[in-house]
Amino acid sequence: MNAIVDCNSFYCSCERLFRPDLRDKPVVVLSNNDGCIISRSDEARKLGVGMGIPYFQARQIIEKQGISVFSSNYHLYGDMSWRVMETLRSLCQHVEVYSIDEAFLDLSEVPLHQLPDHVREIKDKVEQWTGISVSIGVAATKTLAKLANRLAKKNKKASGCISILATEEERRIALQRTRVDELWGVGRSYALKLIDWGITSGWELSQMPEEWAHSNMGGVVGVRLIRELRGLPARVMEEELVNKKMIATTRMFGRPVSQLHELKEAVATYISRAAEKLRRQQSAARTISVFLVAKEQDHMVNFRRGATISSFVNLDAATPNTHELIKPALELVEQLYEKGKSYKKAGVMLSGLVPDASVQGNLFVPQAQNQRRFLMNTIDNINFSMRDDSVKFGSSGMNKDWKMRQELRSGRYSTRWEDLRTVK
DNA sequence: TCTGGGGTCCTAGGACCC
DNA sequence: TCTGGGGTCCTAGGACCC
Repeated sequence: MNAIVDCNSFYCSCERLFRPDLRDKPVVVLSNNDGCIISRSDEARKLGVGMGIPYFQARQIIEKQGISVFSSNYHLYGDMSWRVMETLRSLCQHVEVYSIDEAFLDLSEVPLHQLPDHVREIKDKVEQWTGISVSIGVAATKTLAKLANRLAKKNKKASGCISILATEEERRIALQRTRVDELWGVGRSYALKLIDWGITSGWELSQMPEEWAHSNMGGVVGVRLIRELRGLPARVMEEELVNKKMIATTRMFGRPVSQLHELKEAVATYISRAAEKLRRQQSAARTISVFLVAKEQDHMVNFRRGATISSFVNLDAATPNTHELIKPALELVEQLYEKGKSYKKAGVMLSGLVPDASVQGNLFVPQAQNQRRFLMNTIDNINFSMRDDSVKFGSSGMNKDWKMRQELRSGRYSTRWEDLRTVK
């Protein structure tokens, strides 16, 4: 059996941990740039705050109802996530960290009759040791476990935030009660197609032939989905950490940006950030892509599909060094930039990643860059142990006037000494 | 006025090779 | 009018996830 452990309203729960006065009170957390609502407590949901909606649209109801609002504080969430995952690892041998607030567990060694007690114990321990409450869904496959978890969350009181689909009967009833658009692996566009074809429940989808899924739902992806719904595992546990194949850093600007030098500052800053991620996994990158998103005149139409222009360059040899990445990236900015236009977003992507240790030599590139590697490590260590960006490259700018808004961020309670909470 | 950021996998189709 | 067959590699784009 597979279990999925999912932290309840994770970001809100993290904020509340350090603000006990907000327990049982409505809370929401905003995305970067204070743009959208990306986490909301049950109380906020009951007051009618939608998930994923723009902050400015929810603002009225938020102010009227006195809902507490936080900008996102990823230092805090990342650290709390780590604590939750370490707790799970101490309770279960096979853990796959799936996202910042979710993990799959392999419980196949637990006898069926012991499952309810076992799962309850996991839930209680996590809450006791980290202060974060979780929901747990258990079933024969990952997809069904996600479904079980969904059902557990739907009615927390009755389920105690735990749902186990152990028998065929339970699987069938659960699938019959679930609409296709609520299934893990069915997004908007497949949901529309399925409903068009008259397939509305998870149960109906699970009855479709695999060949049909192959030709109508993205080939092997659809086949796997159907198998999983039938209780045949098609998604295995992936426990070991795998290196990223692509690393991106992209941000909206706090205000429209039209000056070339500001765009360059932003891109240099993003490259620095991406290169840190690159070195953390001991990789080097050979391909750099840069993209700019222009601020559209008519922001009502398709704001997400704003005119994006992008370009990329392949280096002669892969590198993990910030300055070697910044220079070509800035040349790309110059190519892409159009005078007079204003931009709302920029981003960089590093790909063609290879292990740093085995970077292929190239006759035409000077070797002996060990000193630079050492310098990069030093800078990373300083930035990690002190405030962000204590040491940085001049090209990333000093003022950063264009930086995203984050007006309502809480303290970094668990990762910064100076933000440590005091208890009377 | 104000709409996030970062990933993965898969397929189709073109270029190229023998 | 006729116009092989098969394989690999790469890229763009679609779909999905949290």
